[in-house]
Amino acid sequence: MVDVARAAGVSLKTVSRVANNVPTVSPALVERVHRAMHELGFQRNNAAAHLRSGRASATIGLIILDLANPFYSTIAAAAAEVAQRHHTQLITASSGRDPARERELALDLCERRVDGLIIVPTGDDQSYLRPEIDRGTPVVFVDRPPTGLDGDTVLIDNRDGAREAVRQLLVEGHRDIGVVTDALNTYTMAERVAGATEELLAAGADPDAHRIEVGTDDPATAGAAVAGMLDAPDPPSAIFCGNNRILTGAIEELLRRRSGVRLAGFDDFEFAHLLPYPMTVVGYDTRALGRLSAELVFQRGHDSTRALTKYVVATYLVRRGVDPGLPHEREPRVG
Amino acid sequence: MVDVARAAGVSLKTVSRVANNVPTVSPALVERVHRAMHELGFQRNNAAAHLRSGRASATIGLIILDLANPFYSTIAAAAAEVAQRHHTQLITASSGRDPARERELALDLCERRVDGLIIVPTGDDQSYLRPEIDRGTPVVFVDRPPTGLDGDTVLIDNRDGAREAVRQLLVEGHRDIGVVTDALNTYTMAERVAGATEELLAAGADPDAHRIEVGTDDPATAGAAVAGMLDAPDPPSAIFCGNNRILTGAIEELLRRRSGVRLAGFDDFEFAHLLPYPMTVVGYDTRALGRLSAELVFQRGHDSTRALTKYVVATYLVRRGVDPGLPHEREPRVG
DNA sequence: TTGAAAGCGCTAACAT
DNA sequence: ATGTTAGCGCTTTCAA
Repeated sequence: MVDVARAAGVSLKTVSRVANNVPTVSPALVERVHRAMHELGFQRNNAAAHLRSGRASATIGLIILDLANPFYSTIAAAAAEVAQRHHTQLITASSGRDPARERELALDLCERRVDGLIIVPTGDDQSYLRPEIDRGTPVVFVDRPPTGLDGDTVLIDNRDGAREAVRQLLVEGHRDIGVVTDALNTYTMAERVAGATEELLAAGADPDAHRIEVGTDDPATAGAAVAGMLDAPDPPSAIFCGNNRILTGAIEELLRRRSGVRLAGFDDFEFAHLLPYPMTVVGYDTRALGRLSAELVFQRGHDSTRALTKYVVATYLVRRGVDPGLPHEREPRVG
Repeated sequence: MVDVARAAGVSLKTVSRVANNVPTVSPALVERVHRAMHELGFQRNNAAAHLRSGRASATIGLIILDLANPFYSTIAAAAAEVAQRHHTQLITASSGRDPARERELALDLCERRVDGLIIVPTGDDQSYLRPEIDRGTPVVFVDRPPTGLDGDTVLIDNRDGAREAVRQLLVEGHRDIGVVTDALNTYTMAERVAGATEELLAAGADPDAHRIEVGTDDPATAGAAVAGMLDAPDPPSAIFCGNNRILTGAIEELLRRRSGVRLAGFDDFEFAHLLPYPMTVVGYDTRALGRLSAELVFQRGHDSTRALTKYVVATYLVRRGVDPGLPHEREPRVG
């Protein structure tokens, strides 16, 4: 900036004013300064600019589990859109489900003086964020609630979605309903199983008769679990899958054995309507998760005193899949 | 930091050393400083730290078209992984296919002093990056080559992939082959059509007999285009689709009319193996695009004199889809 | 409307 | 091993 000032024959401060579009600079000088900037290839240093003024960095951070997963990348895209409206950049980082890395990333982003933080918590203790929150950094938790401290949170109505899906199976007459899930030590999966269990109990069915915790969301492993379930003495006539990857594993297995077992699952997804197996899935507005989280960050940035907010995104049931001519919707065994 | 120094009864510089893990500080002082840091809730300011030292910002930027698109989010995830290995954060921003926004984002990121930039160019002129490159910022273009200046580039072998796919259809005896594409003013689509055209010409077939530029990648619109193609006087016996969204649109239409037209398309995708229509798709390593781009950024960061690098990621053919019992692989009309 | 001086929070260079 | 001083590139006083 000093060089530009010298080249333009003005003071450093005038250059600063021009760089910040301060209106009280004479057009002639503005012109001269612009020319000098161009010639020298001047580029203002953002960090230095923010240093003295203590202004915000115009950056918010997002820590998700895995950017390659469409669920999380959709959240990121929606959050980025809100950020853009606030003239803010979004830094997205993946924790890879590693609590230590989640913490590292969060603290690194705070050191970069982000104006806010959105986190999908993976560890079982977010209390390390206490100092940051006290310092005034807005922190919002999305998809899973925090542990060890309280904070603004945006969740899916996992429990109710699972209840609805299972109720649908019950309404259709099914009583022997399998429940296949990923590891239950994650909040979302635990909630979904809780919802399914509640509904089964309410209907007088045994919620544990056909329950498998696959412990991974690998479709092949889930498919194998489904195979085992169907080969057992009293196989279920319908299966509820805890997420879409388990659901596709189940579909593969059911197609393989040309089974007509009724299928339901959590998560809607692209191409679900094209899969050759009819099913009922629990849909929800994934973008809303990212949008609401980002909006909360900016709201709290403006008013740090407001009460804690908890959003719960609603779910709905959708019929998906096409019938490839298998004996679907077979009569459930009543009783 | 001054406060910490006072609280610990040491000089500012000692605090700085402790913050940077400089080994030549006596354990007793380290302990005292750490305690003071904790009590005051001290947090070092990253920007200020980098300011004087002129060190890198440990950040690289990635500008893609749309984070919600799995293709781009996969690139982002792979790039982020490489960045992490270099103790660097990745800022991902979506241009939304808007050239003006691409430029804005790129310059904003440069102002933030990113250590490198990866761009999926959407505009037809990237010469605005000249000053940045001259200043020493490594810039890598991915998925599409830059226009208006030269630079390190990572591309998919679009042309060859399309050739292979069409050749497969030709080998199977098809001569009347439809080509359905998105807008041809994007590099990738133009290359794919060029490849298809080359192969059709080489086989003595008319490359323009059944060609439709849908001009969007909306599946429904693509499906309608396919419908029109099949309702024409001399319908093709096989169709090559320029990308996976057009391909799924075609599948929906073909399923609807229980047509057995042979299908091939560019892009492999999740669940393709489960779709109820047999097809041949052009696969490639999407993660490699992100990985190679990021690696190029860091390589050029270390050695700005190396010659321009152009990587071309290979493609391969895969059979996807399941047969729902339609009259597929019907005998093509020979001649 | 323009400019000079001080200082943001930290690190580099040079003492001690 | 520790402290002192200058200064990164900019913005904010405050003065002209």
